Amino acid sequence: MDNTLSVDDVARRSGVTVSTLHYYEEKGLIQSLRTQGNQRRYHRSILRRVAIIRIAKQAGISLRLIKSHLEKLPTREVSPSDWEQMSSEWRAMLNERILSLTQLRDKLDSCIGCGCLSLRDCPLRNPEDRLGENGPGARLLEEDKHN
Amino acid sequence: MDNTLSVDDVARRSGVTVSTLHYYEEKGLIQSLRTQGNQRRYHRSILRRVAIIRIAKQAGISLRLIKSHLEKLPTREVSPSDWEQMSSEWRAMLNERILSLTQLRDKLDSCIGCGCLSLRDCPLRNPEDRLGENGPGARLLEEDKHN
DNA sequence: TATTGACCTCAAGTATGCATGAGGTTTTAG
DNA sequence: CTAAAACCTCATGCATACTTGAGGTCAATA
Repeated sequence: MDNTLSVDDVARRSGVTVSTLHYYEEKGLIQSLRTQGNQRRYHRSILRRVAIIRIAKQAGISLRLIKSHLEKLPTREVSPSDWEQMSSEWRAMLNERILSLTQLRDKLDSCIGCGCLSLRDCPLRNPEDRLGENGPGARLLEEDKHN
Repeated sequence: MDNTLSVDDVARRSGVTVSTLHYYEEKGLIQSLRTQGNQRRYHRSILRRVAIIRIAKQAGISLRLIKSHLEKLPTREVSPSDWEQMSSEWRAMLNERILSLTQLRDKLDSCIGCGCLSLRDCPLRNPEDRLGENGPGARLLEEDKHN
């Protein structure tokens, strides 16, 4: 009624669950106002914000990194130029990831059936360019450790 | 001396830690013989096996799936043709993943700066083709649920 | 033989990204 | 006004992939 959205509204319209919204808020990716009775109310701009978070997640970007990108923005409300900025950064990260996966694939190609796995100089066993070996779980794009 | 390897040997030569080897064994990806004193001893073929596990991990394949692939092999020792088989399957999975990331990137390209994020028909907000939204953590290649 | 380094097991911790449930309050519709 | 639906705050659980530590044993070397 008053132009704000409840958690449930946001959940339905953004396609995430209420618990996810709670989680994002706890992690500082989104914020809410509260009613007298302590219930969350959101500005409509939350929808774009959540959409952006989801897109970044699809690209494999961690919530930590998404958060730090969102924090660099001048305002809470994500403007088109903010979005342009972020999405092009993410595009670059995506590209890197695509590149390293492609390289791995090509190495697989050149090694399939060659038996060289047993040799020291197998490109697949080159420890120089290990991908995604940081921490638990299979990861895509990760923040640099300095954040 | 007796042509078998200790955990430490394997750890150093394969580039993983002892605890990782313990973990892999617990999860059934590798096996060991034991000395009288209950210490692990490995056949040299373990090195190739561990190398393969690592490569698959680089490709983003979960240990569960790697395990199930390894279990399909006729022998404990991975032959070149086994490797050929597995690596081409993984190649295909890698390709799929590369493809979906590429598609996402292209959508990003077409959406950067267009402001369409607020519209219902934005390709980036199309719920049909959400990637990597299964379960916790950012994931790469995942097993199908039937395994 | 004695000591040191390597091993062993098992439990618990770490990080990510939420889901679920308990126990209680607020809103809203009839 | 009252009942039901929606909310709230923790706490705990789940899955992945390991790491770390405690408490104790084994093996190789001086």
